[in-house]
Amino acid sequence: MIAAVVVDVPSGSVNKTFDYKVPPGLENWAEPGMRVIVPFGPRKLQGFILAVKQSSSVKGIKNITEILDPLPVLTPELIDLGQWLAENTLSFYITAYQAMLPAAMKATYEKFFTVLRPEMLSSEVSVLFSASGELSLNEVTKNHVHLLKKLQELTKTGVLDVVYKVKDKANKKKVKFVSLGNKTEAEELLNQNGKRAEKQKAVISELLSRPPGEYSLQEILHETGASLSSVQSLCKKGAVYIEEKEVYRDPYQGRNIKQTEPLPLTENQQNAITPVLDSIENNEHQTILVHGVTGSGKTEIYLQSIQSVLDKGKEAIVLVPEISLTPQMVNRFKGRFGSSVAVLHSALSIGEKYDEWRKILRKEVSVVVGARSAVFAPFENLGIVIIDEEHESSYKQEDHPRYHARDVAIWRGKYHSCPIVLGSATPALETYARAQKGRYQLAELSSRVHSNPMPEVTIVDMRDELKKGNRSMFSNELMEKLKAGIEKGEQSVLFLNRRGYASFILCRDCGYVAQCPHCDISLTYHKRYGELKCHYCGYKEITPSACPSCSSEHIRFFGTGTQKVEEELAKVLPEARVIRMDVDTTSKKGSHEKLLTSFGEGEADILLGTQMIAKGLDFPKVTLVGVLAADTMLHLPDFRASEKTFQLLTQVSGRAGRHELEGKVIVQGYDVEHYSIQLASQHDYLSFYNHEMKTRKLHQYPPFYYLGLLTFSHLELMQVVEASEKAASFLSKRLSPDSLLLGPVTSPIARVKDRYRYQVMIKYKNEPELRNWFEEIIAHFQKDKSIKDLQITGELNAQTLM
DNA sequence: AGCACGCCGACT
DNA sequence: GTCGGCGTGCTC
Repeated sequence: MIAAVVVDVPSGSVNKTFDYKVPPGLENWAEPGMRVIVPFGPRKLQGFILAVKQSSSVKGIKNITEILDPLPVLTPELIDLGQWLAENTLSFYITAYQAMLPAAMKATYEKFFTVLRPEMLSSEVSVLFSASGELSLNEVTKNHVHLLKKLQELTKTGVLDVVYKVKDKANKKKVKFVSLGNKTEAEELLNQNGKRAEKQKAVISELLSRPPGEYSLQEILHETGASLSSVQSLCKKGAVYIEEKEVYRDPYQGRNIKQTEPLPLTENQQNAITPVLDSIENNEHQTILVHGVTGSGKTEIYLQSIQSVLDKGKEAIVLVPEISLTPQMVNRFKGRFGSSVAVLHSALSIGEKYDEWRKILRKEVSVVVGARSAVFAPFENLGIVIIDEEHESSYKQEDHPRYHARDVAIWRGKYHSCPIVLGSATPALETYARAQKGRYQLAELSSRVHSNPMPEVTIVDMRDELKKGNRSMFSNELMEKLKAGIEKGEQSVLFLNRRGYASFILCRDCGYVAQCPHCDISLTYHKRYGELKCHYCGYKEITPSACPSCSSEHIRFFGTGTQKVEEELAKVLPEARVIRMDVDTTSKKGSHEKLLTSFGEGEADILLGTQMIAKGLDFPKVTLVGVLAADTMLHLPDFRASEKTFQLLTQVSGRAGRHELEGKVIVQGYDVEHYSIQLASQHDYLSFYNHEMKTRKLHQYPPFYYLGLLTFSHLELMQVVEASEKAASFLSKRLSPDSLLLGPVTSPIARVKDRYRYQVMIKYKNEPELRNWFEEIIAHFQKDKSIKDLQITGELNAQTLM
């Protein structure tokens, strides 16, 4: 039996399968979708079996070294999907498959020296080899570099050998359990007089007091105050048994989640859910856009659709944006479907993600709630995929494979003949356009549940405030409303739009702005560490006290951060209790949740934060939402700037007045006449859509054209210019007359990590060969020996131009 | 990617 | 003469 294996080398020249013999003992075991270890040249590598067959045209094939999984980790569907994914994102197959699995399953490699002829070793070398008789190369280069040459020599002469080890990052968590053992032994011990072995007695009586069974060792130790050694001696005597068992880490352990029942649907909701239920009932693939205003009860529609899928014995995937994967959101799903829900998001540790994922593989759960990568959940009976806030940019992965979760979901929906539900109050233009064209079904939810009114929005032009002599960052109206809220015991949310408005350092005398020496971007000031940091390459430096350019001391932090707003707020509203949420206050695990819980329990009057508080929050006492800088994003060199502004304002406004109390929103900015701000304040998606579509059509942007993007980067400017010009001329000869070629031009971020970046853009409607041309270009420069170290990435459907 | 093989300059 | 620099090509 022969296995076709893709190996763990992300490189063009090995982006194919290699044939290996399945050793006779493993023939009944090997299956497509399993991870294996195979010899590859002198090394050993992890790989995936993609297919098994009876013969191979390659001669001299080697054996598979080891099979890593008892069951395939990639289903046949995922094997197909991975191929499609790699080809459509111009990624390597191995990269696509690895993206589908939890990081814990990726291999790590280590090289070791082992001793073949110990008698030939000098004592200096011999002492390095521990009892196991091996020594990692890593250890040598770290601590004994001077011996490296000697070791290599010894390898040549056959005294030492080199072995390559493949390890899994996966750690299965083991917990020790104790149970009562030999009863007479135990009783004898208890009957002993005196103070001897007091702790051991305590352990025995604790176990006797409980119903027979196994108990976590940790728990018993905690209850009795005994130490591990006492239990170990009990074990030696045979009075107790200690057993190690594999357990799942449970990130939601000890949490009491109230079970909920399906709510009666409003007429609106009933209309919206009907096409979804029909699609489920008829086993027919449909993509359904549920366009519902904030607070219109989309989640209840999701929950009841899932219920109907589960009733048919099928499984469900729910995608939510990373940032809104809050406990509040998770609880709604756990509350309805209990322990049949697995949760996958980035705040979990590698081990926790691995455990949640294994619950899916072992069919112990039938619902997954997770961020982008959860779209690859290895269900085999998929009945629905729901993408909440489908317009969110976090559904697009920005490194390889550059996939969009929406596209993957639709692929899977076709495969399983099941519905894909896209939910949003502000659908991506592409999505709404498709719904209008009839490629997706459109379900509108135009009013909030219980007919709560949409919050009233007031726009404040900060230029007018300035004219009135108000130089603070809060308008008079916002101040009044904040004060009134505190007096009434209601809560407020203050949202600071920081995108495109990074806090940088500026010299007021000479205009110097601190820049990253490796990237064309200003450094961001982090007050907490007193340092300046580059968001692109991680470069850090100490904040200067004098201007490096003119030595002036008038160099100061510029731009508004949440910290600054908090300080300002303390000055003007000292009585307000404020909770600040931003990357600084939520970096510790669980702190995100803690802050939200205490806000929910009324421990603060104002929740102040960035992007992360814009979505999904649902607090009944929030009646006021203030947006501090609504227009900052509009000036970004991004054709989606208006769309993003509209979406964000709509999302934030939706946090107000979701329950009995009426909501009020105050939007502050300088460029407030802009249609995206005006129309968001009127809750008028359709007008925004029509307006924005005209703009996109005029400028030939999506959804009227797809964006193909080729990005070149190199340490030398000349090289990128030359290469991108060559590529542009190659493409211009081939593109259809309906397509547009733009560039080459410098990328919006012209330099990252010392590398210059140039790009060629293609706007096209139908260009079936574009993928191949991109591949040709990439292959051409890879072969070209006159240009070294040129990096090229190609994207067929770019979401942003950065 | 990483490793070996192999062909040229710098040194004992 | 040998050591080691990195350019080239291969991995079932």
